[in-house]
Amino acid sequence: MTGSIALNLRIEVAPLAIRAERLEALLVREPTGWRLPGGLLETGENLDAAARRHLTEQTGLDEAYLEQLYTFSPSESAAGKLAVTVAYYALLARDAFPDEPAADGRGQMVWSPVAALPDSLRDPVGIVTLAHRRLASKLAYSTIALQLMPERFTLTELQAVHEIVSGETLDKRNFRKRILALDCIEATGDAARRGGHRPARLYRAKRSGQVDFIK
Amino acid sequence: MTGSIALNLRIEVAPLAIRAERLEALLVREPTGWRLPGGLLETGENLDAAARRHLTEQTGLDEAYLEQLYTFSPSESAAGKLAVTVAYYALLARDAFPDEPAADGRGQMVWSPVAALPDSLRDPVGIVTLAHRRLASKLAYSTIALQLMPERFTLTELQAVHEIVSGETLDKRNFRKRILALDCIEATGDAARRGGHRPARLYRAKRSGQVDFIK
DNA sequence: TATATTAGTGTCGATTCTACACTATTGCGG
DNA sequence: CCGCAATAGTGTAGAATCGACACTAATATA
Repeated sequence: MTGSIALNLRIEVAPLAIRAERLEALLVREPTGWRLPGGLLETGENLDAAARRHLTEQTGLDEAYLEQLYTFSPSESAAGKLAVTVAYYALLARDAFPDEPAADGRGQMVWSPVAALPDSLRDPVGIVTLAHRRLASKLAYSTIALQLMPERFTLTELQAVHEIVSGETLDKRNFRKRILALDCIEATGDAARRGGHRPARLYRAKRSGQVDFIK
Repeated sequence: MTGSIALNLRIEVAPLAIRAERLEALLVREPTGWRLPGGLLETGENLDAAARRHLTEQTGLDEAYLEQLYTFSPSESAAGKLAVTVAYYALLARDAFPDEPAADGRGQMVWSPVAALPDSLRDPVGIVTLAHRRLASKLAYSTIALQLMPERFTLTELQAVHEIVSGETLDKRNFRKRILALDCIEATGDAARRGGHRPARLYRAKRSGQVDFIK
C-alpha cells in the first residue's frame, strides 16, 4: 500500500499582476531562457508552504494570494523518472512589488505580458494560460480581483482590473452598482488627486486578504 | 533545478454514483477499514491514466468520467518521507456499474452514502466531501449531471439527480424549461412504461461523454 | 370502470440585467 | 482668473430572466 519511487516533483508558481494596463507574469532567468518560479518540495514541507517559499526565495515577493491550480504529469517524463508538477498561481497586489524587479543577489527577472510570453512558456494548456482562465472565471463569482489591488484604490482602477483580466469592457455605472452591492469594499473617506481632473474616492477591501464567494 | 527525492505519491479516486436516491461513494476494503480506490503512480504513466487504471483494477469499473480534484500534502507526512496525494473523482453512469459490487477476485467493496461515510473517511475537507462540493457547483454551469445518468433517462430522473446532488428541491416546470433550453439532451422517441401511471418520454445526451459549459 | 400514480404543460409578477448621457470637480495653461 | 481638458460620479427605463404556481394526460391495477 505504501512505497516510494524516484520522482521529480516540482512546484511551479505563476506570479500574476496588473502592470501597464496588462496582466503580466513574473519570470525568472534560467540558463536556457525564462521559467516560472518554482522548485522541489522539501521533506516535511507542505505544498502550499513550498509554493510560497519558492516564490519568496526566487522573486523576493511576499504577501501574495496563492492558490493551487492543477497537477500536471507530462507524458514525456524523463526516462525512468516521473515528472509531476503541481502548479500554483500567485496574485500580487499593485503595492506588493517594485516597478522593476531588482535582482538583489537573486537571478534576473522579467515581467512578461501573459499575452506575449516567451516561446518556452507560450502554451495554450500551460500554467500561465490556465491561471489566467481560472482568474477570469473567478471574477464572476468571487471577490478575487481585490487581491490584485493596492490597499487603497479607486473604482475606476478596480474596473480596469476586471476589464484587463476578462478582456471585456464594462459599463461604468453597472460595474459600480454591482461591486458596491457586494458589500466587499468601503470608502476610506479621502480621495486620490492625480492629474488635472476631479479626484476619485478611495476605497479599501472590507475583508482584505480574504476572497469571498458571491451569491 | 532538477533532482529527485523519496516521495510517496498516491493517487486516490472518489467514485461517485446515484444509488437509492442518494449520492454514494464506492469504497474498497483495506486491512484496517475502508479506503478510496487508488495507489501509486507507475514510471512513465500519466496521472489521469493512473487514476483510471487504479479505479478499473480495484473496482472493475470502466467508462467513468474522471476529473482531477486537488493535490494534498498533509503536514503529518511520515518521517523523512513526503506524502502527496493527487485526488480525483469519478462519476459513474447508472448503467455502468452493477447493483451490488461483485468482488470477483478483487477485494471487498461497499457503496457508502457520502453523507454517512465510515469514520476513517468522514472529513469536512476530505476528498469525498470536496468532490461532492465540486460536483454540486458544476451543476450550475455545466452539463456534468449527465455523466451520472444511464444512456436513456427521463426528465424526472434527471431532476432527481440534480436534487440529490445539490440537496435542494426544484420546481418541475422550471427545471424542464431550463434543461431543454440548454440543448444538451434530445428525446429518443420512445417512452419508459414503469408502473401504473403515464409513461415518461426517454431522453439521451446529445454529446454523450462530453461535459459542456453553460452560458 | 374507478382509482392511484406519475408525466407533462404555460402564465404572470418580481427581479435582475443592460443600455445609455449628463453634471461635478479638479489641474493647467493662456 | 477663466476657460478647457480630463476623469469622477450618478439614475432610469426597457428587456430579459427567474421563480412561483395548478391542472390535465396517460397508464396499471384492483
